[in-house]
Amino acid sequence: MSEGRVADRAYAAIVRMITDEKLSAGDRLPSEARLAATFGMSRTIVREALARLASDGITEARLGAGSYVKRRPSERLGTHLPMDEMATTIGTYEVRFVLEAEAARLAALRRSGPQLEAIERALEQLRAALFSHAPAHDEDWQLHRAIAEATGNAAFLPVFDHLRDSVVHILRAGVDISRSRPPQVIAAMMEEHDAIVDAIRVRDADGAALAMRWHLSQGRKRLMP
Amino acid sequence: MSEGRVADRAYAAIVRMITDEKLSAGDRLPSEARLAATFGMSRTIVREALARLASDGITEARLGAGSYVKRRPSERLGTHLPMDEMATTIGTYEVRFVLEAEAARLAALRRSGPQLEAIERALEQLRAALFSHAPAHDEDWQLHRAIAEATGNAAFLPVFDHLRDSVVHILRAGVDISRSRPPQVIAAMMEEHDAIVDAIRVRDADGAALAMRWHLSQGRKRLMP
DNA sequence: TGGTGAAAGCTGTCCGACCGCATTCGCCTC
DNA sequence: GAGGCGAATGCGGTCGGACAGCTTTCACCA
Repeated sequence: MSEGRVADRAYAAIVRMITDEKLSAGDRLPSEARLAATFGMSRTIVREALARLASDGITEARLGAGSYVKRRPSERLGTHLPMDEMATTIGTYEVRFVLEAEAARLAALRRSGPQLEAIERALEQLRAALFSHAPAHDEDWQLHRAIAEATGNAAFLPVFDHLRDSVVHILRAGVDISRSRPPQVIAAMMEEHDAIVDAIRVRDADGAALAMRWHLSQGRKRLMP
Repeated sequence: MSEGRVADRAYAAIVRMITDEKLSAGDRLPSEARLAATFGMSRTIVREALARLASDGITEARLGAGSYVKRRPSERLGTHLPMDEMATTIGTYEVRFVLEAEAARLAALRRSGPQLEAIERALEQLRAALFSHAPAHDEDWQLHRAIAEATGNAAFLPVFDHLRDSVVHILRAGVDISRSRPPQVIAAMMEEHDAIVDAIRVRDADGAALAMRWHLSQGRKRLMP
């Protein structure tokens, strides 16, 4: 049937259950055993999916009590949502907008041959991960970092690494949620990356900056429709 | 004994195993069953820990082959490497150009009354320090940081603080060099700051960004004529 | 009616088993 | 002796069951 790991289907199924059945933050999910019976898979797999959901901040497991919805995946702008985290996410994007656009611009101007190869290698690894249903947020990050590295400006990297922890869990949630959407969403995400790398390859500085800005704006839209 | 979940202990134990036994990227980890036996816990828990390791980009599971080290934890956990080279320190200007210009732009758009007061207070402290014989680089930094704070975007501050060590280096050198020059150089530096704060005061976003870029370009010229 | 304790349900953890895939190694062929 | 092939072995992925400890529920008792 569906490709990919069973846990991915479980993750997507639970996300769909939350959105379709209009569960709100604080609502209780069916027990792991019941979910497993409903989906026709083992409790082991349901537990793995719930662990990732919890890691993405969408659900929360309470020992002896059950799993609860912490935040709706699609309604990230809900009123009961901690504005704190929302502001942090938006704020991270503002920083990334100026920082990564400039990095892409400089990378287009200065990238060496080996640096371009590293970027294209990271691009292909991201493509493979995205289409193989493997976790892809790390590959995503590695591509962005390879671009920062190609600026030839060592000052970019520490700043990027410093942003990593805030960004990666956003990327993970973004990729996971996109997985539960039509496949063209994944394809679109990949085309955005292709456009950035294409511009860097032909040394189109303004094009690279624009493609990066576009990619980030689309990413923010995917996360917060 | 150790508090917390068993999987946390497994995660830490595997990280310790990678660092202590000096495993490099590409090296193979013991099988899940062997790890479970070594740590005295079930394979289930080891699998949960490995799943999180893989999600963090540290290990990679290859079906039928085993788990492999993808990237050493220290490369990610060690926050950053010290930027020793003067060349890389100069590179911070490129980062500051985009980052501080954007911060000034956002500050002009969003600053609250109290935030403007804080900026003007920092400005006056910088003026007093500059025209005395006291070191002024810290006051300089405090002004730039107050502007970042006025963006209302909490994501700017950690990035700024991270850059601080490299920046105060530059500021100190810049101020010291300027001191050995005619007093109008000091006055010019002060006027640049005034222009930035003026633009923020009247909510002139583009003007604030331009003034900040100008200030930074002049600063770089002062440092590297 | 109000409080209490037992029961039911849940997650966290552990175990043993099976399947399909990768690698390895010995055997066979030339 | 060299090279190619297939079986054996080891491994991760998945499954079902089991038990401990914690929470919630609710019927029973005072």
